[in-house]
Amino acid sequence: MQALAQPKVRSSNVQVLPSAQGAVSLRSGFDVALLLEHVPIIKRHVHASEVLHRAGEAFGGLLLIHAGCFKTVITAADGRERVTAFRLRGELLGSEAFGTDFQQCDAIALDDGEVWELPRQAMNAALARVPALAEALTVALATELRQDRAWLLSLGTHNAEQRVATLLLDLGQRFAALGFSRTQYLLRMTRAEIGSFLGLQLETVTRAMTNLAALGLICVQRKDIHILQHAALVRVTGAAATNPSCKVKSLSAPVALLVAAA
Amino acid sequence: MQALAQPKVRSSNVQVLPSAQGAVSLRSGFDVALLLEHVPIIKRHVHASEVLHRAGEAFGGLLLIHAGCFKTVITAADGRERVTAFRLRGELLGSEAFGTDFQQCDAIALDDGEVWELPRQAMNAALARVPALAEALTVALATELRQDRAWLLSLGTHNAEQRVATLLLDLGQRFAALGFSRTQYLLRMTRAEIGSFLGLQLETVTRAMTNLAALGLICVQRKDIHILQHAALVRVTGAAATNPSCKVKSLSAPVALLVAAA
DNA sequence: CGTATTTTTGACTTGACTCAAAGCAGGTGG
DNA sequence: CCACCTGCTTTGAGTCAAGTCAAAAATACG
Repeated sequence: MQALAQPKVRSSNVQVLPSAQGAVSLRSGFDVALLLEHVPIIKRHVHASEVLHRAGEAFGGLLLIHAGCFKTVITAADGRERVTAFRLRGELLGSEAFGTDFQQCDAIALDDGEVWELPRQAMNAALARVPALAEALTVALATELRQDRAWLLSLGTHNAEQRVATLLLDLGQRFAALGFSRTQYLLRMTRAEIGSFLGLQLETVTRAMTNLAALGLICVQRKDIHILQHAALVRVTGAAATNPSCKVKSLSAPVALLVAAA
Repeated sequence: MQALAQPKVRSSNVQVLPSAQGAVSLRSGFDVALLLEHVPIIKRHVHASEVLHRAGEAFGGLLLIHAGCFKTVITAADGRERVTAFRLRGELLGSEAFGTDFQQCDAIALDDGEVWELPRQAMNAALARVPALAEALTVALATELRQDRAWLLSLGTHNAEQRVATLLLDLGQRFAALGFSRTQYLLRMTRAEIGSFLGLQLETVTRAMTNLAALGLICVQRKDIHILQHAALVRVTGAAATNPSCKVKSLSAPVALLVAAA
């Protein structure tokens, strides 16, 4: 991904933060060094809004993100669609296609970036030859499952403000793991894309952000996000309950109370 | 699972329909014959409402469902909880725990049933020794990912009636794959559990079913479900694709042999 | 510099939630 | 065999969070 502090990306060469230059802790848990040993990767630069693949196309292999921010989208036959994930450096694209011959979602760059293609045949051969690699893939898939289900819980039990807060915290945490700031970053996606991911309308996303900002928890200026009160924002998402029997179904007023209790 | 036509299960021995006696296509795509060759399974009978494991407990290995119906539930620190899946014969429990030492969800039997435990150490050894087994596991995990995301799409774009219709069709399809009726079955779960899974309140589930019944699409009497107009019910879920450019959703997982051991 | 896109805000509507209560089956114990 | 729990389901009435529609404001882009 490009330098996060720059509001506008102009250079076409991909830039990697020093802290991420050597060993990268991949969110997917995938061991890149091992991978590079056994699979001939194909590096591919992509520009913002470029489509890496669409659902239904031949599945040519996993993509390991080396730089940039991506969204994955699934579309129903009748046109309903939903963003299923936002993906950053170190994460995989296409893992849900294993066991089929076709891509299962659209993958679209939100940023200029770079992906490392792991050709299907070579990858399969390596997986059969190197058990540690197969296990790493298994772990990566299980991690994706856990993340999906954590979101399922949030989407089913949180209101709009809480969902937005959860996403902002999640992005911050993932940026932090890559050596960027946890509390200040630029959103790569539009309000509509956030809404699609969170199961909300774009206007609701805007209003939720406005409310969180009014509470002094964050500062939002279009794509620029500052998390001002991290702990309080975490509290909004309902973590750390003092009373374990309370159901967190709060709107603005209860959220404000939580903040006041800081 | 017990004989579906019987409203009440009394015998304690697990009964398998003749059509499921020989070859069973596992929804997980998992190759059981291969598994049995390399992993010493432990068969375990369970009774309705029995807890197989809870989140946070030591992860002792996968469970392969041989009979019965199960729910998996995740719980947040503040008590929010959600049913993440309903699982039937041939499906796995615990796959999302790979790469961790702990169970990631509660697994609870909704039925009397039987699970086949695949001890962790033996399973890992077998995965390292038999590449085909590791691949089968990868495919099973990828299949779970696709299913999760298909639900994500439904939950994010469908109203209450459509979600309920989708679940009823999904259960019918899975029962049919096991040799049972696609259009008549008994729900093993309560309205509250359905609601938790679909992101709805239990009253909303009831009302949605009442509405679908009023349209003549289904007949509901408490747990007894009859799908009267299958095609129309499918249409309710929004699948009507007039445009032939519809995308390939998913391929059926490779057929796996299940040797019904004595 | 003009056009397109994205974001924000306001006014209104609505589908699902909440609260409440009644009906129904199953199981238990007398 | 019946009375009585208990848990599950259904239905109704009122409320509210988020959706919808509309328009203006801010920014991006060719």
